[in-house]
Amino acid sequence: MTMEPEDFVSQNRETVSWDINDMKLPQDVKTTDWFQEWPDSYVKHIYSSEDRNAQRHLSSWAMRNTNNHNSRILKKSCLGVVVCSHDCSAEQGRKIYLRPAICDKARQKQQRKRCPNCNGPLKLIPCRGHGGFPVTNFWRHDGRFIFFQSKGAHDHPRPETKLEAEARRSMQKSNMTSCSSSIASPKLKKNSGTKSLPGETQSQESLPLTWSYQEGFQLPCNFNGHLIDNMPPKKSLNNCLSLTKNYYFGRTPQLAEPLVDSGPTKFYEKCKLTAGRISTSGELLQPSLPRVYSDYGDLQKWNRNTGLGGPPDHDNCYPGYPFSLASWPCELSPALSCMEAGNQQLPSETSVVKANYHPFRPTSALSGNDLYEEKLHMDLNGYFPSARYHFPQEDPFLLSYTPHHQYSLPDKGSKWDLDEEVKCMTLDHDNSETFLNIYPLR
DNA sequence: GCATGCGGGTTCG
DNA sequence: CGAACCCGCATGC
Repeated sequence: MTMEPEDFVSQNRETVSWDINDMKLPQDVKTTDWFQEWPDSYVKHIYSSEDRNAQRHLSSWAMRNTNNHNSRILKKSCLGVVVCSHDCSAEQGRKIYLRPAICDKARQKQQRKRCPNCNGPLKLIPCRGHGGFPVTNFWRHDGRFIFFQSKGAHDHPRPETKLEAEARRSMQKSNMTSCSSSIASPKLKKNSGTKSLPGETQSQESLPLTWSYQEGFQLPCNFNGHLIDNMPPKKSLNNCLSLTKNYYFGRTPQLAEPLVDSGPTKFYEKCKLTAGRISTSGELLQPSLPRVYSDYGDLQKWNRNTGLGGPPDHDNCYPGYPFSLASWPCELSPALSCMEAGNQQLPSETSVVKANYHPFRPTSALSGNDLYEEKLHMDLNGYFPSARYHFPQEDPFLLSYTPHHQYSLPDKGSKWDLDEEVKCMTLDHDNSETFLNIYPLR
């Protein structure tokens, strides 16, 4: 299921034909893109105006609104990722990649909290992927489409998804009532000799299940020509892969095609869409392959520009830093993806997927079909380490997704049916593998 | 409480 | 003038 080179060319032609600042954006778009949860580098996408994720300008990167004094184009800039300043490693080299709070106040508060793994101080790695400034994303509603353009390549690991961060809060609340009397901080007992401070153990950032699991970054990536944008436009496949094991490809292949900023915008029609007016029929809900307009050459350029094989400044600070020249164009994460996890259209083709697709299949191309609607439902069902943590040695496709079986975790009510010991174990990532072995037997 | 969007204002190159 | 950023406000969940 790989795209022929000529397909790339034709898509590129279509894609590069516009810039977010253009007075007029193309309206003769034949095919829209699947929603991209982790847009990176200088990419553009055209989404259906009915794509809910696009309507909400979602991204799994922590993007904050940036005032560009242009009401027609929404601009957002990346906040980076919150890491442990001690660069601690959890089991199997897992690193702490928390999602920066979008709200300034909440972010300041967040940085005063402690690493959930070692109780060390947290620090924010700012995004400097766009000429030293944060990567910016631009959204513009125009006609039947939502145009997206990204400028800059993220020079930091992926944070938790929004869904994960929200799930953490939910877990925190549950945890406060369920485990507060029996455990101080399960994480600390093993990974750190430090004692948690009163009041800290209950903070959401101090909960153990908070890091984004990205050791999978370090894969040999030799499918640079067959990356994310070759994903067949099958919703069910996306869903299946997402929900089975979340493999993310951080980069798309790019054809060297310089972006040209066409200057200030003055004549844009604001086409604000109201979320909720969603039809489930129509061509727009059958998006095409995501389009890409630049090439891996840009990545090399990026590497030259930054002077690093990986992201600037972080290699030394973060030995576990997932981006290296060899591995950078792709990355894996089992982290529950924010947009994907909400998608309840569960596939029946799981076995087909297992048989026919490479396990390292990108999943960031998403259907825009109301993916985020059931987020909390999935939060609570999918947040346990047994579901979220991926162990690299296992074949992800040996575990097929079965909505209410193997990957169906206890719901909010039933999960607390576990006895106290098991309950606490689920809160201790060190035991997550044990729990993984236990839980499917239930 | 926090995410999100808007818009006034400031600073800098 | 554009870009980045700060801030307050409003809204919604």
